[in-house]
Amino acid sequence: VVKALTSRRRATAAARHGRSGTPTIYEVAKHAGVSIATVSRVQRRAEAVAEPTRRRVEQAIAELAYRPSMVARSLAQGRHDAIGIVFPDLSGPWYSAVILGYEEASAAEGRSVLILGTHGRQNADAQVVDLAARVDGLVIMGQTVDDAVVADIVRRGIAVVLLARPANEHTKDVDSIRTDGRSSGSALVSHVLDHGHHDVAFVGDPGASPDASERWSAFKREHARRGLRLRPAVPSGYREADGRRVAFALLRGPDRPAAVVAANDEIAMGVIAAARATGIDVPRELAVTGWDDIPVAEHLTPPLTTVRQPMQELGRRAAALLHERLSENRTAPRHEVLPTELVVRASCGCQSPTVEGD
Amino acid sequence: VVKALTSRRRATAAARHGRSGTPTIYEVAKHAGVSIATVSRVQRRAEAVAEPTRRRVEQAIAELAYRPSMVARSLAQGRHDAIGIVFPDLSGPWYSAVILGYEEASAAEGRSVLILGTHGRQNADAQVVDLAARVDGLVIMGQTVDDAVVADIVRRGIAVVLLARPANEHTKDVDSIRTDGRSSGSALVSHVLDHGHHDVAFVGDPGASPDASERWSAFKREHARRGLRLRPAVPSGYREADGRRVAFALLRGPDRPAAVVAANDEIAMGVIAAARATGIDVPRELAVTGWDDIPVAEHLTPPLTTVRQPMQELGRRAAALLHERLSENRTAPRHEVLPTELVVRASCGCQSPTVEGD
DNA sequence: TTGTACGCGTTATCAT
DNA sequence: ATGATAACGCGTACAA
Repeated sequence: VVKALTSRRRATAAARHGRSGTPTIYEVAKHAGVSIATVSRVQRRAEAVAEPTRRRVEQAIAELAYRPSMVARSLAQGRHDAIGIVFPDLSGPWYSAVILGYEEASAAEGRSVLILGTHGRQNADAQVVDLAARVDGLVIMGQTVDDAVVADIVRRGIAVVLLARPANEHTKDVDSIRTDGRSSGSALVSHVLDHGHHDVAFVGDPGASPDASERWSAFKREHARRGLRLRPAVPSGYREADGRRVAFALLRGPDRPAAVVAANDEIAMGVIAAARATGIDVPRELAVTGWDDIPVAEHLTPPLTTVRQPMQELGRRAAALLHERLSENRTAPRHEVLPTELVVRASCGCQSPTVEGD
Repeated sequence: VVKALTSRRRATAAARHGRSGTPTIYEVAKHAGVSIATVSRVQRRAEAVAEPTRRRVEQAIAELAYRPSMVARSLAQGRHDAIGIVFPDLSGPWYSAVILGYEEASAAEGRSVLILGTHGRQNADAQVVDLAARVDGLVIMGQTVDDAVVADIVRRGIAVVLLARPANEHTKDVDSIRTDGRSSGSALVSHVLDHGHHDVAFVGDPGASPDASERWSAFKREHARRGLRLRPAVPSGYREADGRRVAFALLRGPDRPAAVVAANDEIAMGVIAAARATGIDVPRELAVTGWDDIPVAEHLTPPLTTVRQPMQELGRRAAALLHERLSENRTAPRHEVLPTELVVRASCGCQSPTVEGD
């Protein structure tokens, strides 16, 4: 009775797909005159199969244009061979570079990549949890979701890497990767002050992100070290338009600074645009620096002095951390920190561009 | 006997997952004192369930932190609720913008997005076929794979949209989307010639892509229309470094042109950089135009005159075409063409920036 | 309204 | 070396 039931079940499956759609392993087996186990073995090139049998099966696979169902395989194996990445916004050049590095490294390891932009949506948490149900591992960038969601995903056994997100007590057991901008940040601010500018404004919102906060700290630190008067930070969004708007007010105001240290390159672009529109020469009348070294930076006029972030490398290393967890069964949390470097171009007042390591 | 077998099967499944890992629908059912069918109904908010029962199940789901397995669901339903996109290279700003639009529109429809960059790899075909086994639909950009692969994927019942890829007899039944650069291209070349430049060079490789070919055609067409001497195209890769290298030779050569129409913005950037390094003023001594209107274009010095591609919109519309096939059961092939527009800035010699529609 | 049991297409274990 | 079949976790006819 049992045998009869089972073979009837299988028969229907094979028959159904024999007619329409893509062929299943049952069809290939029938076509080659073997069992599905043998087809599976041949298909996975794994176990020992006699040469003549293998050839028969391979021919059947070719004739039927058989492709195994990744879904069925995933269900049987309990894994996806896919990993994901969550970012707040793809429109910035920063994130695309990270994703590129991530995709490249992941594809090389044979893993598919799923992307999800939260775009500051309200249901971002639900979307991220959904994504987590489709992957073996996940990179979460910045402040896209909160710690509770991260913890939930980790509890489900999904490998997680936090990227450019500050560690705290809730996430200290989760892998993380970030850059260290302190040393380069000090170098940048120092460099600006070395130009003799003693009235420098920081444009950006220190409270907006850990990165911005770190940059503002470097700014404060160097001022304190030299005993210089510290101007309060000039709040600004992180986009070019924000920087431009804020800079117009700043440059036309009563207390125009001699230099601007912007929290990122896009803000710096806005400052330069505002200066030009106001008839202020950069860098002669106003030195400007940025942060990140996005691709545009070197093509601006003047070319932007900034701090370079290894964006593609961040993505690549994040993929590598995931790979270690998934394929090499690492369990101890790792926290990687990548160095940044000061890139001196002309917007600070220098003539000849040079690059200094971090 | 049959009943005994079945319940034993189910019991093992539930028991195994009762101990470790994530809970299954069986556990939730047991916890709530209902059958898995009821849990499934509640979970999908679809069919009618008595209110008290629903509450019990929802509580069980919450207590166990149950999340349905997307893989099992996919296998049972025969679909993925995921779509993919294949691009040659993410490093260009062009592709990231398209992908952004695609991701945004897809996420809004509740579909996950898988990305695959072929990077000119040799095994790109295999990777694309692999990706196709994980999605319901797929956008294929440019010349990433050849027609045979596309046909194979379509035959498997995967919805395909070709993006920025010329149609031919093999792919005429496949959805496609592209931009029409003819009219804007003519307008661009016309504009340059109207500036009085009668010795204009086209920098780019017409054979490299359909886009480049279309652009070169516009160049030829306008020259023919005015009966002007046509310079042969100056071959160049599509990257900034390529344009710069080629431009150095061109500008130092014996037959320096009065203007350069570059096949894309990145090449144009290279040309401008080379001109500056050679001491040639742009646009006074050399007019330069680009193509695509990448984000940098307006920030160059001088701001670049170019043809704007609706890149995000391309991605959004591609997602919409897929959605029509998958959710609205459209079967007739659609071929969409999006307009481009001439963007006049200063690099052509104009003073005040304006925008003309296509 | 709720429950039973089959089916989805693989992989993997255990016989043979 | 090969075959039979349990198991993966869900959706859903069909029955009750």
